[in-house]
Amino acid sequence: MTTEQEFLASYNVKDFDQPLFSVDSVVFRYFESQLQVLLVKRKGFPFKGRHALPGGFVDVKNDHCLNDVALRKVRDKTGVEPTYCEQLNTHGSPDRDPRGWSATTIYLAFLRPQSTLIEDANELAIWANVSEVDSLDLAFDHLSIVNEAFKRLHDRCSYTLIGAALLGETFTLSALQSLHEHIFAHKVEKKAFRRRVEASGQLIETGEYTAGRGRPAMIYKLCETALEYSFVRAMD
Amino acid sequence: MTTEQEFLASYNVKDFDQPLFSVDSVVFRYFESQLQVLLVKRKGFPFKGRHALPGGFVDVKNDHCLNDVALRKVRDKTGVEPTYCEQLNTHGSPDRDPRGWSATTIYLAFLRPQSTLIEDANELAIWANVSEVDSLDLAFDHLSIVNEAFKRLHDRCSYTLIGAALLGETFTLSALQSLHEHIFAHKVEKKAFRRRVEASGQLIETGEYTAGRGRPAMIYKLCETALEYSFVRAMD
DNA sequence: CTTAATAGTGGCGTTACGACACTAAATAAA
DNA sequence: TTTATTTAGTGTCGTAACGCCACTATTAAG
Repeated sequence: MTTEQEFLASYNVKDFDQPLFSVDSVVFRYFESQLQVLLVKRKGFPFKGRHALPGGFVDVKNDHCLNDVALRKVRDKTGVEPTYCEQLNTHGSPDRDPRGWSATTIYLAFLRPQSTLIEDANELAIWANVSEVDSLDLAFDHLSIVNEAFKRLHDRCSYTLIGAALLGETFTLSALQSLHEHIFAHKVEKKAFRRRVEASGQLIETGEYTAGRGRPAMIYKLCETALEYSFVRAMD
Repeated sequence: MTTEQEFLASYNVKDFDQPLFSVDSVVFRYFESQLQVLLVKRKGFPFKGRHALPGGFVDVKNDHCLNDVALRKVRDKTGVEPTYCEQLNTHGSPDRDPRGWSATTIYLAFLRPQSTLIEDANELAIWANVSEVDSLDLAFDHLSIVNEAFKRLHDRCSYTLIGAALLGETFTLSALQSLHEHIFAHKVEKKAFRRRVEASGQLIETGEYTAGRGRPAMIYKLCETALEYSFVRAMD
């Protein structure tokens, strides 16, 4: 074997023991003051009938990157693109899947509050309150993965504005503050929060106001660069 | 097929098209005022003879997690455990490896300045200056991965003390400051740097002092929790 | 017209950083 | 033996951004 051509011609992936490799997503939405996570009820083995994160194997014919795999699966369940998506990490071990050594790359993604699920999907998809996933007996190591994803969300919210991607396209500062209070599990000081957000320069006043009980609130939207913005100092 | 046992008994990973999966590491050391990265000269195809990151495939018989894979490979080249190790991210695409769709999980690891390489390893290992890797024509997408790893190092150094894991077990504040200046590619204000490090409470005076030209410097070491510490505010 | 609810501001004290001049302690040179 | 040079380390003032909390503003409900 002297040339790379010869090597590649005779190379067969299946001559070697390789782990299973999948891509799964932790998709959050913030609906009616609850942080929820997208789960699917598994139709096949292993863990048949148990709830799990949406995800699956790479389609080596069509997927061009790991992001593609994650988005394809989320699109299958919801019909829409996430408002935010980042790679979280990758877990591998011989025990996490009964089929053998397996590795899975996890994505963290957000959908808007009013996102609905596609009814006729193969697997039944549900929104579960994050506060209640512990009691759902998730498949694989998906419970600890949801917890890691929440921790990442918490961390990111303390020095970025990505939490806003969990709100509607437009939102009020009070709504953004409430979201942060929910994620941090404690109150945030109003003036300090507004000063900080204002100083970032990442929010645009729409000129519209809310109506209803109490003083109308200015409605804002994110500017283009908002999801890449980092504060120099962390909250929380 | 009605039970999970039956399913697993008849399941064969090789019945499906799976990507190749590997684990590679970007291992840095800070030697003689140069940040260097560990590379190996590839002995086999593909990219035979080119330089690449140390890494390889999961040993499904012996590895218990992805960390194990990364550390095993680094140990093969250096004989020692890194002073710091974290998972960076995972890249996958149909193009990055001529053998087919492949995914690789990248680890970021540090070794001490005086770390040596094991001579009789299968593949020749070298330390390359990070400032010069561009000219080395690295295999796969490893050049962009080295750049990502450096960016992560840069980011982490701006709000943690992990840079200290690139120094000897003991070090002076001036040495730590110089390291940061090298990574940030600009001067750091001495007083501000010392105040910050001092306030973290993560450094311990050894009571020893350096000798040589100029005033002797206090020698410090990291406390146990130092590598997990995060500053509330970022530098740089 | 008053009250409750929600939105938004003023202002003071504190923390941590930037800048920069200063002191301290060693060796090297005169 | 004195002076210069080098490196380590401190004092202090100004500033940016946060914590805190009292205050004003604007709406709907009673």
